[in-house]
Amino acid sequence: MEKRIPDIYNSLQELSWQFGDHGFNGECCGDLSLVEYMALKKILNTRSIPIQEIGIALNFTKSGATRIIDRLEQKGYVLREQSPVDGRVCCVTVTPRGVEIMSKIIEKYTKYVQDILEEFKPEQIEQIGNSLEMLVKAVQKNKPFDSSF
Amino acid sequence: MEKRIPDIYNSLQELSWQFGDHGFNGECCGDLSLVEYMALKKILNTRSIPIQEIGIALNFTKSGATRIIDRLEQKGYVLREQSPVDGRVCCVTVTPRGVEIMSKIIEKYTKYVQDILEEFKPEQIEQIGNSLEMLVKAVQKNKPFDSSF
DNA sequence: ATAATATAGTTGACGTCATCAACTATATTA
DNA sequence: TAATATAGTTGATGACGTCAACTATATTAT
Repeated sequence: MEKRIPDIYNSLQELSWQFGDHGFNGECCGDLSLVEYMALKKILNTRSIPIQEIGIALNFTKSGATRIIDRLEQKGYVLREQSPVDGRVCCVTVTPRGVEIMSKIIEKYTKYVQDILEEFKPEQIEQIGNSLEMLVKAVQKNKPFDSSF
Repeated sequence: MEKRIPDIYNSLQELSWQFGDHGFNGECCGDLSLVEYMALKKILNTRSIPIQEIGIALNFTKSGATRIIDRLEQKGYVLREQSPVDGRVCCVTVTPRGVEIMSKIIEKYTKYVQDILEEFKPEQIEQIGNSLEMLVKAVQKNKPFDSSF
């Protein structure tokens, strides 16, 4: 067992808490919850996506996904349209207002990250960027997580 | 604006989602929610802590903290005791069962992180560890996060 | 000493949210 | 064309955190 591993786990957890639902004094993303923000981001990145896909991507049931889209639609950030290809499918797209709120949110967070990293040298920032990239890639390989207890 | 910053933000968010409430198929920590796990960890690290402190540390109201402790107590992982120093204060301590579940959870996650990092070289792991440590320290300096929209 | 105030914690009512199971509507297959 | 499969929605439900009001203990002022 690599000695550094437990430290890495702890750091990851600490950071995740800060960037998760309870960080930033619970003030996540304007009038969006973290979940809504993530859904909106997913929709934006795919341009048009069936509701179920959103649920799968974010680990919600399809009814959960329906409810998330309900909220985003009420707030005016997305639109439902019936798919021209398959009448059962409900393509969700982002409205201009949705695009706008997203860019504002991303701007705030980016600003925050920049403040956080203010005192680091460019090569340190480079190193941090590389490390996080490696981690993300490693995580996306979807190693099984044994959740039995 | 450093060019790397938006990437860093994205990576952080990606990792946070994975390590947050919805990652790992929602299978966080045995019979503990992420919030309960974080509270238990906090209690363990301080040995004995007033309920309100837990709320402050994790960004909950004091009644929210009360409810979290209720759940942990029902599950047998913590105990409430009146403080000998101040009768208003309710010192929370971890039971042996609490210690046990914590070490199991940490073991699982550490194992997971190890699997994730399996293919990296020791110096890469070292670099990742250092980067995360820098990030955690930077975050803990508690820069203000502008949450206005 | 005692009355007034402050603080820690609890509780009932409430709103939010995700899930389950049942349902509708459309598509595919036999 | 009948049977089955799939996408999405909905009502009922349970988990959870907050607010405001409350209890109990401690501190401060007179």
